[in-house]
Amino acid sequence: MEKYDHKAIEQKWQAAWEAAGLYRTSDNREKPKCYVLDMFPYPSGEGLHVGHPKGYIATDIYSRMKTMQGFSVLHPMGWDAFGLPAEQYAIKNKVHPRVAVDKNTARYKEQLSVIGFNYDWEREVNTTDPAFYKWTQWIFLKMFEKGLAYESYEPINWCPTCQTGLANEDLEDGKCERCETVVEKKPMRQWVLRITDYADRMLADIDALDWPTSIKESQKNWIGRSEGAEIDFAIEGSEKKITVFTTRPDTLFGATYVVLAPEHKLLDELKDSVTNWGDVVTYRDEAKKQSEIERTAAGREKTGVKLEGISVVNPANDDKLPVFVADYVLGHYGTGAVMAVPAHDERDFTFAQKYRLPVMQVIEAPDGLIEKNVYRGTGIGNWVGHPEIYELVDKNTGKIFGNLYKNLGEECYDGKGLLINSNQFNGEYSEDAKKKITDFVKGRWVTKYRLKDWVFSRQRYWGEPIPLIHCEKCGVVPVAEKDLPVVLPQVESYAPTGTGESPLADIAEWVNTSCPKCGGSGKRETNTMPQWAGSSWYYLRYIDPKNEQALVDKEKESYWSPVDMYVGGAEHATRHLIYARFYHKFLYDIGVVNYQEPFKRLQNVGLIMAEDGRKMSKRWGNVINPDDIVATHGADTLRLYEMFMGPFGQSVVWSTESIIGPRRFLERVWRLKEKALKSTNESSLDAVMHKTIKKVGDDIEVFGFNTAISSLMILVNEMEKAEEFSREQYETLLVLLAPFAPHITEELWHEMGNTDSIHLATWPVFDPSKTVVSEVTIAIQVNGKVRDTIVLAIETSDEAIKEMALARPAVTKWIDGKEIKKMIVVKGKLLSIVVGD
RNA sequence: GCCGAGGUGGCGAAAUUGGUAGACGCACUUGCCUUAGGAGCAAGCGGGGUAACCCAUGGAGGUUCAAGUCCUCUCCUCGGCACCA
Repeated sequence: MEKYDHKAIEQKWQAAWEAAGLYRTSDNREKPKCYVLDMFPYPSGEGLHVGHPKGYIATDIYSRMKTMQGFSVLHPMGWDAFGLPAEQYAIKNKVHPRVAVDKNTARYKEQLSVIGFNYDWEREVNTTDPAFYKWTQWIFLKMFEKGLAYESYEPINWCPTCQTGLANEDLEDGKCERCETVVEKKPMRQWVLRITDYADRMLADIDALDWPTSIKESQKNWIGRSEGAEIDFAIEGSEKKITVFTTRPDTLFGATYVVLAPEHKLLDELKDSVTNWGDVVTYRDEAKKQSEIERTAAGREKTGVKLEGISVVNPANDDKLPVFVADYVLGHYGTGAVMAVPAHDERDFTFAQKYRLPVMQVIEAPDGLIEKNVYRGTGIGNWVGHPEIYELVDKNTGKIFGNLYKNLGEECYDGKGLLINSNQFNGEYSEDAKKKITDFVKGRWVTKYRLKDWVFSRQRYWGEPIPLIHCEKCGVVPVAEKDLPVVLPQVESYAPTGTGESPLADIAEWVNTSCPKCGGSGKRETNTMPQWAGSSWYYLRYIDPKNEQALVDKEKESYWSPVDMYVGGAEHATRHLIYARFYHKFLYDIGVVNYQEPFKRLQNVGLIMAEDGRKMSKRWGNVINPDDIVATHGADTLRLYEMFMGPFGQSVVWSTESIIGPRRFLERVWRLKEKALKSTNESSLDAVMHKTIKKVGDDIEVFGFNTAISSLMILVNEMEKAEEFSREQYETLLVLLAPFAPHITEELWHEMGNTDSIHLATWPVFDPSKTVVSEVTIAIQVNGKVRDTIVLAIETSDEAIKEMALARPAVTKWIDGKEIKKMIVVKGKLLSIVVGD
C-alpha cells in the first residue's frame, strides 16, 4: 500500500476544487441559509503565523458541515486594509501603501490557500478598493444627512507619535493602542459620529444575542449606562446657572458646595465675577497638563480652588453654597459639574475635610446593621489622614448596605436609608425620594452613558476620504451620491503632517473643487476615516459584492442576513463589535437592512501562544509559520491539531512536539482503507458509529472541536480493534472527518470508488436505535464508594441486580454484619448500597 | 472597588439532569518487531502502599445514598470598567 503523501494529495485536490469551482456560494433559495463569517484580517507585513488560521479553520469546519447538512452556505473572506499599520509599513519600507497592501494581501492569500479553505473567493472584498469604499462613504453621507455626523472642535485624544486624533476605543489605559504613547488632549476640528444616540438600543438588544457572556458584559461596561437627575443651581446675582448631574438627588438637602470640572465652559463666563481669577487660571492650566491616567487615578489627593465671590443657591432649601473648581470632577462625564454631598459621597467627604467644608447628614442607615471594619485609617499621608472604612452589613441576610467612612469625628455613609434634615421629605426612603426631590426642584430625570461620541476623523493619508466639501457660502456640503467614490488621490508624501491636517491638504488640485450646491469654489474635507469604518459594514458587502447600484440588494440581504456565526478575537469586544452594531442599527433605520443586529451568534477564538509562553511575534523570534507546518506535516494535520489543542475559545500554547498525535491519527485512517476494501456487511460497530455521528455533529455545532476529534479517534481505535467492518461504515467515518481534514478524506473517498467530491456528500443521520446496547456495566457502591462492577443484560430487573450484587465477594466484604439501610438503583449506571455500622 | 470568565495528572485536557474522576492526545516506562528509528505493534502510566486498601478536581465548611458538578465562606489567575458623581 502506498504511503500517505500529504503534499501530493493536498496540492492535487486544491487544484481540483479550484478548477471545479467547488466552493462557489450556492444561492439556492429552496434551502435554509447559513452565513458563516470570520473577522477579516489586516494584511500586515509580517505574514500569518499559526495563530491566525485557528479561527478560519473553525469556520471552515462549521461551514463544510452546514453545506453537507443541506444549507446554502455563505463563507467569504476579504481584507481590512486601510489604516495606520499599512501606512506605517509603507513609510518604513518606502513604498506606496497601495503597493504594500497588494503585496501583503497576495502573501496572506497564498498562505491561506495551502491550508485548503472553502472560501468563495469570487466574493472577496477589500476595504481599500474604491468600489468598496464608495459605500463606506455613502454610509457617512447618510449619517451626515440624518444629523449623526457633526463637526466639533472639542479637545480630543491626540497621539503625538501617530500624529492623529483618536477615538476613545483606540486607547488602552490612556495610551495609544497602536504605539503605546501616552495621548494628549488637543482641541482640533474633527468629525464625530453620534454613536451615543444608539447607546440605549445597543444596550437593550444585547441580552438577546447568542454571544459569550464576557463580551456582552464588556460591552455593557463600555456603554456604561447610569440614571440620575440634572439639577440647576442658580448663580447668585446672575442669570447664569450651574447644571449638575447626580445619581443621588435624594441627598440634595445635604449638598454643601458645588464643583466644576477645570474644563467647564462656564468658568470663562464667570471670569469677571471671580475675585481670585488668577488662582483659578493657574489651577486650570495645571490640570490641563495632566494626562488622563494621572488625572483619573483613584485615591489621588484631591485639590481644588474656591471661586471667590461666587455662590449658588441650592434649589431644595435656598441655602447659599460655595463653588469650587477641582480636577476630581471630569469634564467629559455628566454635565462636568457636581453637587457635593460630603456626608454621603466618599470623594466629596475627603475634599470637604481637606478644605474644612461642612458635612451635613441627610440619610440615616437602617437599624440593625453591623459595622464591619474593612480598613483602619493610618492617619499618615496627608494631614487629613485616611478614613476608617466600615461595611454596613445586614445582620440577617449578610447583604452589604453601604460603606461608612469615619475620620476626624465626622462620618460619610454611601448607602440607602431614610431621609433626615430634608424638610417635607424627612422619613422617606432614599430610593423613593430620588424622583420626588428631582420633581420638587424641577430637575430632569436623565440617562447618561460612559460611551462617547465616535471621533471619526484621522489626520492621515491611508483612509477613506470623508466625502464633504467646505464652501464659503454654503458651509459644509455633502458630495453628491453620483460623484462617489471620492477617490483617494496619489500623493508625493503620505507621511503625516502633524499640523492637524492630513497629507491630502497639500494637494491643491484635489482639495480645490466646486461646491455641489452653488457651484462656487469649495475645498474638500481632507481628514480621512478611521480604520474601523470599512469593517463596520463589510459583512453586508459579501452578500452582494459586485452591486454598483446599492450597498446591498434588499432581496439578497433579507435572505442572507444576519450573520449566523461570527468568529474572531475577544479583543474586538469594545471596538469593532460596538461600531458594527451601531452601523447596522443605523442601516436598519434607513431601510438598508432588515434585521436589528448584524451578528446573531459570536464565538471567540482563543490565542495561540508561542512555546515560550509569549505572544507570537517577529519581535521575539518565536513565530511558527503555517507554511512550514503544512510542508512538514500537511494541512490536514495542522487543521486537526489546531482544533484538538484545547477548547476553541481558550488560549493555548503551541507545541510542535504534540502535532504528531493528529498526524498518527490520519495515518491510521489511511491504513484502515485496506480493511475497508475487504468490505463485509458486519455491523457490530453500529453503536459506536452512531454515538460518534451524534457527538461530532453536536460538538461542531457548539464549537467543541477538541471533543469532536477525540470521539473520531475513539471510533478509529474501535475500527482498528474490530475484526471487520463495513465499507459504508468506513465511508461514514470519512464524511465525519471531511470538514476537519478535507484533503485526505477526499483522496480516500475517491479511492473507495466515489466520483463526486466528498464535500458534496450528505451528512450522516444519527439513528438512536442503533446505539441501543444489550449489555451494560453497573457499578456497585457501598456507602458511596465503588466496590465492584458487574456486566449484565440491559433489561435485568432492579431486584435481580440487587441480588447479584449482594452475592459478590467484593461487596459482601463491606456489608457483612451490617444493616442494609437503603439500596438505590440508577438505571444502567449503578447500584448504591447504604449500610449502617 | 464593580462586573464577567476560570482553577482537575508531568503536559493539553474530558466528564448528560449530581451517578464508576482523569475519556482522547502528548510525554514517559517496559516488551515485541526491526540493520536502524523521531516508524509500527502490545502493555503500563494521578499520588501513597508489596498488597488489602487509603488519599485526590485551589482551600474550608454544608446538602445528599452519591458532589469536579448544588449551597455558604475563602484564596489565586485572567478579561472589562473605574475619582463616571
